[in-house]
Amino acid sequence: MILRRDTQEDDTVIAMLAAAIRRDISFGTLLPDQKLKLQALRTRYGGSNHSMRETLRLLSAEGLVEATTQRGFRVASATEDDVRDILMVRSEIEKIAIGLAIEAGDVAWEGRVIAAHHALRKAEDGIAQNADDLTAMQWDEACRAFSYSLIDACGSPRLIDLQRKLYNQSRRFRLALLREGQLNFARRCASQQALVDAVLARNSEAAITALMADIKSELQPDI
Amino acid sequence: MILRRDTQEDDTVIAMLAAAIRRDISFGTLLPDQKLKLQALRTRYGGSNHSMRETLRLLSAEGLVEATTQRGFRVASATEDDVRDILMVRSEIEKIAIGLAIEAGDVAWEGRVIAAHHALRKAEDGIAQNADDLTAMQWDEACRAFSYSLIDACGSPRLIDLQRKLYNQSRRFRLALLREGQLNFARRCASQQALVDAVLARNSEAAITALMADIKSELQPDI
DNA sequence: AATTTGGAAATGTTGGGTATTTTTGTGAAT
DNA sequence: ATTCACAAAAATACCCAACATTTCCAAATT
Repeated sequence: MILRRDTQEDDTVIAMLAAAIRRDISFGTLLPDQKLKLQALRTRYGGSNHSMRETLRLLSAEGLVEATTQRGFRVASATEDDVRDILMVRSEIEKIAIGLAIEAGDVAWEGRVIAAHHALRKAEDGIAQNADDLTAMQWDEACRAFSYSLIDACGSPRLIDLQRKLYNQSRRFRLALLREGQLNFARRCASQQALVDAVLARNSEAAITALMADIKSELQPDI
Repeated sequence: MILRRDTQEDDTVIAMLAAAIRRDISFGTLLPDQKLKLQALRTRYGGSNHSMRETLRLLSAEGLVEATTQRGFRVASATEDDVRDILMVRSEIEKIAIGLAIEAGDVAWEGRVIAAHHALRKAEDGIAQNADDLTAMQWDEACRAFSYSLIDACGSPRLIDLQRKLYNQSRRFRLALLREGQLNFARRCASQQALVDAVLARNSEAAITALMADIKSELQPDI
């Protein structure tokens, strides 16, 4: 009998490297505008010259790192303009996608939204008690899963792909606010509840309003 | 005195490779779902194993080729669903961008739009007479420049980037319609004129209507 | 029908060579 | 003494070639 690896989470080397660097950029281990020297990255994350370049090329296409010819790669900058731009585009994409999902989604989709929301509430309870790195990562993952579930049923693979990329770009800012304790959980909880209610009521307008409130809570710390 | 190279068009190898493959996919030399074997690509376009992989990784992020783990790359498929999806997302992106451009654009922007429209009209006159490859490429470039000029002043680098990628994905279909003689130039000309008029009148609503008509002419051959 | 097997192709590594950027160092001029 | 220009040098990115490993596919065998 032959046993095959059943984990299958990260198949290729560059997928692993990309995941690691993506995480470190999001959590602030790699700072904005920081120069990404290939040699240093290789000693830190492993992989060959080749694999690392391909990984950075991939992340560059995702918007997390910037590539300039003959001058290598560096972490994407994060000025206030960048934050506004990213969240603006992400807002518009999610508006469209959630409208389509509300039209096309079935009962199973409603179930996925409810489940993801439940998990998110649990994770926020957890992070309220102790905010170590592990719970922060779990909370981050719950946020991602909830956000993804909302547009899961929109039926457009390209909208989903765009949402994923823009979400990854905006992760940094949300996690930075978390570290600074500037995140208004009460407001987020309310808008997320309103979001779920609007989805279940199939009310596009209310869903978009709640979505805007939710995203805006990642931009402005208060009021 | 030191002279530096002033051309600087395509510096790196992978930029040149990407441009060549992009063009060949758009013009149908490389067909949808066609398997892209590294060896064959290298003998055809040059470059090393390494550079070719990095190029395909880049194009994969642009949506022109699809990458599957352990099974290499292939040209992105082009089913009817894909066409609809791409044009739908592109429509939504351009709607948002042109709205912002009409708000933020200055007189210089109006000038760029008029200039690009003028060049497009000239190019369409040229392609009406003889449709060899060179005039087709010039027409294609004029279309791109016009489309780009419309959202030039939107002020969002990410929206511009998305538009560029989606436009590149939809180029194939427009050029395929051109080859089949299914492109309704009269209708396109009318919608483009309406687009310019709406821009000059700063009428967002009319601009979006005209934009939808223009994009729809790339989807349905007639009616 | 299920398994073995062999080749094709993708993936990954190592090493080396070239060109460009960036830094460092030196000397002259203010 | 400080500053500026310019050149040497180190660092780094970019590219290529050859090799090893893994995986996939399909024909051949049992």
